[in-house]
Amino acid sequence: MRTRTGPGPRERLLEAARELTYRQGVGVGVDALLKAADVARRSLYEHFGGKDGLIAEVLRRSTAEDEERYRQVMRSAGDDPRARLLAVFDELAEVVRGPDFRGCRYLAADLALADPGHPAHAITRDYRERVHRLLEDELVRLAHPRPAHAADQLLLLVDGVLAAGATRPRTEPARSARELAEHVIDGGRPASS
Amino acid sequence: MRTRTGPGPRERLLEAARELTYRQGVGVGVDALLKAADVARRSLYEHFGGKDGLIAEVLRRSTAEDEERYRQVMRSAGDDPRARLLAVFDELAEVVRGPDFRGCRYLAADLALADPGHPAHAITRDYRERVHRLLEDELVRLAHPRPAHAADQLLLLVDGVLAAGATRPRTEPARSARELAEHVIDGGRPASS
DNA sequence: CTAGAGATAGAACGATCGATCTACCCGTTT
DNA sequence: AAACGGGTAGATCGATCGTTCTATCTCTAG
Repeated sequence: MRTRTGPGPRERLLEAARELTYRQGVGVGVDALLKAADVARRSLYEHFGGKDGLIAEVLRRSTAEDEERYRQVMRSAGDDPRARLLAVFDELAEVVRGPDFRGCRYLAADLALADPGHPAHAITRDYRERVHRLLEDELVRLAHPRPAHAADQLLLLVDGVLAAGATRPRTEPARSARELAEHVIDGGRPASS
Repeated sequence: MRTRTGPGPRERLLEAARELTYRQGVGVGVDALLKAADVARRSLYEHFGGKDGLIAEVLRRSTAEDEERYRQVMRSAGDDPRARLLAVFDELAEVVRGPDFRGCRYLAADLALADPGHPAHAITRDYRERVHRLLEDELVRLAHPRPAHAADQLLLLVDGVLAAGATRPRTEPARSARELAEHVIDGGRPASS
């Protein structure tokens, strides 16, 4: 009947790992994860095969959620591609302002996992490509002369916001980036509006 | 007489730690550091008090060297502040292109060291302030209307280059950032030249 | 009722962590 | 010659690492 009262061990583990790997980094110990999730040791290895598998699944889920959040933010911004792109930076401003913000978890994972063969790297790479496409699609709709290049620049601004937001929070990096994003979106020429 | 043939244990440790903490992250084991430096275990604790002390000293040295490198690059670029600022991004292009580039070691250290009281954080924070001043001074010389804010933006672009360079190396982030840097330097208006 | 799947608790594995310690070697300085 | 400081080598400490294991419990399906 599956009439469980709450989320099962798998979900509890994923949620605890999502939280702890962000706050403490992917170097968190297995014991801390098990304790936070209130889950038996064995369950971790049954469901994910090991710590690396759990980390990979956490990143997979998180990228899917973040991509969907980007889409939602752009959807809420209306039809104008310019407004939709700028809305991304408005959302970033709120993310960075958040009291629990500790930088980009994907960049942190990439920097922390020295082994280039770790499954986490493939996941973060795919995520960046998906976001790049998301941005590029809007730029194409804007008839931007160099949509791919402009998407690279916007992604660079996003990375800059997340990095500066973690290291120099008082400088309001999202606001700074938004100004530059306008310049990128307008293709170096003044806005049409 | 101090007629030693090569660098002593202290220097060897610092050099090995500089290399290994960059390639492997600050999570490298003490044993790996000692083996790479070919130094006795005791020497580490005599000179630096422990692993954290060694890491802090590595960062201290590295920030001093990097700041000096920024100054040198700007010095070589002549007297025009605009050219001096853009030279920074040309230098970044070469850094990112380097085969051993693995991202910004200071951001990596900040993200990896969850404890906000770790001495490394104070060192990286001071470094960013020094670089900010370096950039701001040039913008003041340019009579930029908002030198502090523009320096924030340039620093955001630098962070973006180092992040994107580590995660999307094929996109030539330094070139993308240089274009935006020109826009920042020119204060939103076209270049005077 | 019973067999089996899923979860829990916890011992235990070998490996590694950072740190402390003893013992010895060597060059310098009294 | 003797004392000493800096360096090396290596054992050892308790703690923690990720992983595997046995044993028990609790459901649910047949």
